[in-house]
Amino acid sequence: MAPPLRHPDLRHVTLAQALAALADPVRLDIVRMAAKKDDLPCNAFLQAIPKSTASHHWRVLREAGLIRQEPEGTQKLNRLRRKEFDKRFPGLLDSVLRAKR
Amino acid sequence: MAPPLRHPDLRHVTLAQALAALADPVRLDIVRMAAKKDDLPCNAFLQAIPKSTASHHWRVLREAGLIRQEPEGTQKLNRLRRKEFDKRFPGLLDSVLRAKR
DNA sequence: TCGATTGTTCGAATTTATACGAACAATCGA
DNA sequence: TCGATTGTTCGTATAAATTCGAACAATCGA
Repeated sequence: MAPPLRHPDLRHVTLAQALAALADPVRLDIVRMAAKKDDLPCNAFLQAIPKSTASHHWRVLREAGLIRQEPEGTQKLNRLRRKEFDKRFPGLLDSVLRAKR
Repeated sequence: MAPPLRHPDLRHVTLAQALAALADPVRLDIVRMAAKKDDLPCNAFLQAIPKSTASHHWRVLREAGLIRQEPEGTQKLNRLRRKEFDKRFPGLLDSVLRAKR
């Protein structure tokens, strides 16, 4: 896990990219979980999807500036980049988290 | 233009579907225009995209419950379903329209 | 050092979205 | 009725997203 993780500056994330990252049922579930609980490992879902798929979705969220991944031993702990995302897209995450599916 | 247009009940539109409809630069432009001005015809864009493409994007927005299309002579006039959409997804459209690209 | 744990990367298959020309349909005005 | 206007539908081509197994990499504890 040598290469440093790329956490984009939110200024470089477009609205379309942010919406696309959120426009997936699996990723919505991840975001909802991450909103409830910090420091989720990437395998928080592995009863449902294979790990290569999970890894893909975490990456999409990371590249859209929605989550920050911090290495912690053999895992990576994930947390929403709430403040930064809210500053870039005010109200968006709130409305997504408030919406019923 | 005989077949009646399908305007879904917002209760049947999922969050993922709504987000996917919005997660496209062309459709974001359309939604922004429609938010500024009611009764846009479908060809409001035709300097930029061919009409079959425009028709496609209007349909995606319609099926996501974002716009209502009303036949008016040879054209179809489009308007945002603001109230209904806001009720189903409170704050979502506001945040999208407020965001800079 | 060995094995277990955690997650990434690669490659490929499948699915889905986008784009657009051509033909068609509906309406209106002359 | 004819032609112009407006938009849909169809077919197809291209691009992008999703999925997943297999192999690999990094860390930790025994």
